[in-house]
Amino acid sequence: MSTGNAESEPPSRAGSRVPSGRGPGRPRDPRAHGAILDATLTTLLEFWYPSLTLERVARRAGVGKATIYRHWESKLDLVLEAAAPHLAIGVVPDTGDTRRDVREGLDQLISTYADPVAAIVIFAVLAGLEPDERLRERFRSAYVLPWRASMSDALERGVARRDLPARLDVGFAVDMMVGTVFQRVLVVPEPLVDGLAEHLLTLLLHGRLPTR
Amino acid sequence: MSTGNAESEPPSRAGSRVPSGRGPGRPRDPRAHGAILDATLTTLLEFWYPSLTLERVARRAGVGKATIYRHWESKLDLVLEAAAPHLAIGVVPDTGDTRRDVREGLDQLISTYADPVAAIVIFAVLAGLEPDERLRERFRSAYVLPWRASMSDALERGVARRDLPARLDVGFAVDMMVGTVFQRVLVVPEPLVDGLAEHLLTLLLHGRLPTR
Amino acid sequence: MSTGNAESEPPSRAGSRVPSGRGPGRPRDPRAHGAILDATLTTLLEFWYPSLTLERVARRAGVGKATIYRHWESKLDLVLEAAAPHLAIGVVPDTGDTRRDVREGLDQLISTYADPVAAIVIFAVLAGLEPDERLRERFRSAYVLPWRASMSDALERGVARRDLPARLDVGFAVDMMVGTVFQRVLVVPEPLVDGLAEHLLTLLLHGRLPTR
Amino acid sequence: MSTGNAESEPPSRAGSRVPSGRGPGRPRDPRAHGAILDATLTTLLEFWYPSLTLERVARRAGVGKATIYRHWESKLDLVLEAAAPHLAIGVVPDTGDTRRDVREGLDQLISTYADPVAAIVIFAVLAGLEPDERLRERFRSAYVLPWRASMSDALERGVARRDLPARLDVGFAVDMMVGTVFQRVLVVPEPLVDGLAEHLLTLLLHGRLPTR
DNA sequence: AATTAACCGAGACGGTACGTCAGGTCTTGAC
DNA sequence: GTCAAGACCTGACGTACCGTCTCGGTTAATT
Repeated sequence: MSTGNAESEPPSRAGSRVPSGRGPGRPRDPRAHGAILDATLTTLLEFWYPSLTLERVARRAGVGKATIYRHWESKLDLVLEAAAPHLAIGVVPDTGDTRRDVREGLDQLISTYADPVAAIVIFAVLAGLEPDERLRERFRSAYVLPWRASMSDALERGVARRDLPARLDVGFAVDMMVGTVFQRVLVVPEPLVDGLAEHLLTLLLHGRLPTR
Repeated sequence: MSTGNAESEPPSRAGSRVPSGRGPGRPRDPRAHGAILDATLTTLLEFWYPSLTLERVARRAGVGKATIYRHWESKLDLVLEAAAPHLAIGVVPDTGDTRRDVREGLDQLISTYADPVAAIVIFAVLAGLEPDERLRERFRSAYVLPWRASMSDALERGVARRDLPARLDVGFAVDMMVGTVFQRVLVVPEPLVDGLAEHLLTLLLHGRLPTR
Repeated sequence: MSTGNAESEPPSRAGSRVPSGRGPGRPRDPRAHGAILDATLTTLLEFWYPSLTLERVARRAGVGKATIYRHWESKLDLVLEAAAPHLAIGVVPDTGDTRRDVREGLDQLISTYADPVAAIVIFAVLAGLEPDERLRERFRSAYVLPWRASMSDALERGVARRDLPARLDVGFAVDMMVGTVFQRVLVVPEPLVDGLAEHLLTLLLHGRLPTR
Repeated sequence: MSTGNAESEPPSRAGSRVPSGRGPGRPRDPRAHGAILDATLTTLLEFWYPSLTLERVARRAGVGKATIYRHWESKLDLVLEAAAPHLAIGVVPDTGDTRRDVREGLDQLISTYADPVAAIVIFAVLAGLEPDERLRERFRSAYVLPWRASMSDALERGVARRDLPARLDVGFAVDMMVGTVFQRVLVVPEPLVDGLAEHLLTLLLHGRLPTR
């Protein structure tokens, strides 16, 4: 049972309602917790976010609805935790080689966007499927900002090494790369990932757009 | 923007059910039709797409629910028609000046994305809020593809005039621009549109990323 | 009348869906159940059966529509339970005195028919207001047949005691009495109950029709 | 087309909305009128009264809904006219022979009650399926009262001829007969008409109940 | 013969009620 | 004191009819 990551997970715990100790009483059943997460994932893939109902998840997990509400505050909250392993993107490394670092970061980005679960969740968050702004903020700070910060750092290092233009608008460069990947992976009818990272690298480092 | 395609076809009518003659019978009441569209727009802005219910629209429009179902097949169908004026983006012009054409196209794109109604609808369509694939296809062919085609044409003309590299991968260039705009206008917490079009133009024409 | 069959079976429960134990889970809220029955009765008296809508009952009872559907399968089902106390007619007693037994039975019949709630429900059942034949059958077996059987028994005892003609067609006699009461109480514009039981008794026992 | 009785019909016309002359203008189309009545009858037999909708009748008759409302004021109004031939019961004759007159009257009553259309309409009227009291009154005065009056007359003649007891309570006798017939023909699960008229005659004339 | 008013079919209109479903909360008895 | 179960109220869903209305077209009596 359970998609696991019980030990690896700083971000996956982000959505849980403080399960910490308060006196006696029966502790939470970890089997229920895992079963709910599993059921959430499979249901998500099958029905997408808007048609995922907590009742169906409860039924599949063999769990009472109230148990879900006890563990998570909302549907998005639950989904974010269930999808956490698919959303975890890591950080851009620092090897001393600008091209290698950026290339690694772009590969992380592309493979994350290419994950069906991630795609479903990203759209759900962007589309404001839940009116709760705090959740969007949590999503940003857990998955978006760390990667952006480390990519920005990588670019700054590239500037320092003269691999990139002096005083480069790093934010623009990051948005350009992220936006292009988003567009080619998630928006066009069929994902176009062949050579994508390399094209972006060439554009970034040499200002050359790809040719046919 | 977007006095655009007034002559090519009436996209606002695209969602209506059988708008033309079927024998005798009382014709549609244009007052009801208009009231529903108005109520849809204001409700959309207030509640976003997922919380927009047809019942509330009917109440606001002072109209029976059945009338809405008589005019439109689904919620997305209705919303697409109501939002049509906000989504109409026109086409990239052909003035003989590459920079001017692309600049105009980017301005169209940015101002469309900056429209709150457009943003709500675009997310709703992208996020697959309705399982109906035909609607997504209708959206693409009505709003996305014509602009992309005309922007691609503009780039091809730029290639022919040697303003752009020979054998430029036009699709990539378009996705790069669209993706960057999407990212900066719709995804980051606060829209970043200052100089956006100009930055993209410089990158496209001269391979130079903006500086701080 | 009709403290009657308190011990034979609880007819008021006849219409309830699965009223008994199925594992854990929150039990039915008796306050909701009772409020719905009360609202049904008052609405029935005010609007008669065909204009009684479950939506209005729900509104009056301060209850969700779904709760009604959870407790009863149909409108008639609900009405039958709400009206049960007004329909309960008891059985014809066995005192050893034919005249007294039949007289008691007729009084039961007349006062039941004279109850406005009973009248409304009886007509609803007879008129086939619900296409469900099983409900009509339930009504018959709960209220009609027991009384008829006990009245038939009383007449048989009267035959045995020579108070009534040998080989009397008991079914005919019962239908004659029931039909006459039905006609005089429910069909004519103003109920005509004065002397009704006595007239029927005289006709039954002595073959004499009443005079003016 | 049309169940006819266009010429015989005092009562059938009772429900029509004064079609009389006011200036020029097209007169009512008798084909539409007849088609509606036909569709009403077949629909009535198939769906019973409560499930008979004017929309279905209009569809079957190939007629606009408004045409029905132009001709009749209400559903019961329409049904009463469509069913008129099945409800027409005639009057008890005056042959000088009490037994023969009453027998004829009972036969009329029994065969009317045995008509499925009549049964459906009678129940609809009795059950108060329409809150309009005037319609019930119209039904009474058109079908019920004339027959009752003529039957009462026949009984009075029987009293005068000493075939019946002096000062007989004629109203009671009529209700007894009508009620018994109603009960045996319309209420019991299977109609019991064998010997019914004869049994009632024997009871009326000789005070003897039937035997097995 | 032209006019004209009421007819006709069709069906849109604002409503009410239907029976179902899911949301989020609350309650019970078992563990 | 958490668990599964499930009842509770709320409110939206999409459909069916209601009774009224408005069309364009037809038809017969009145001019």
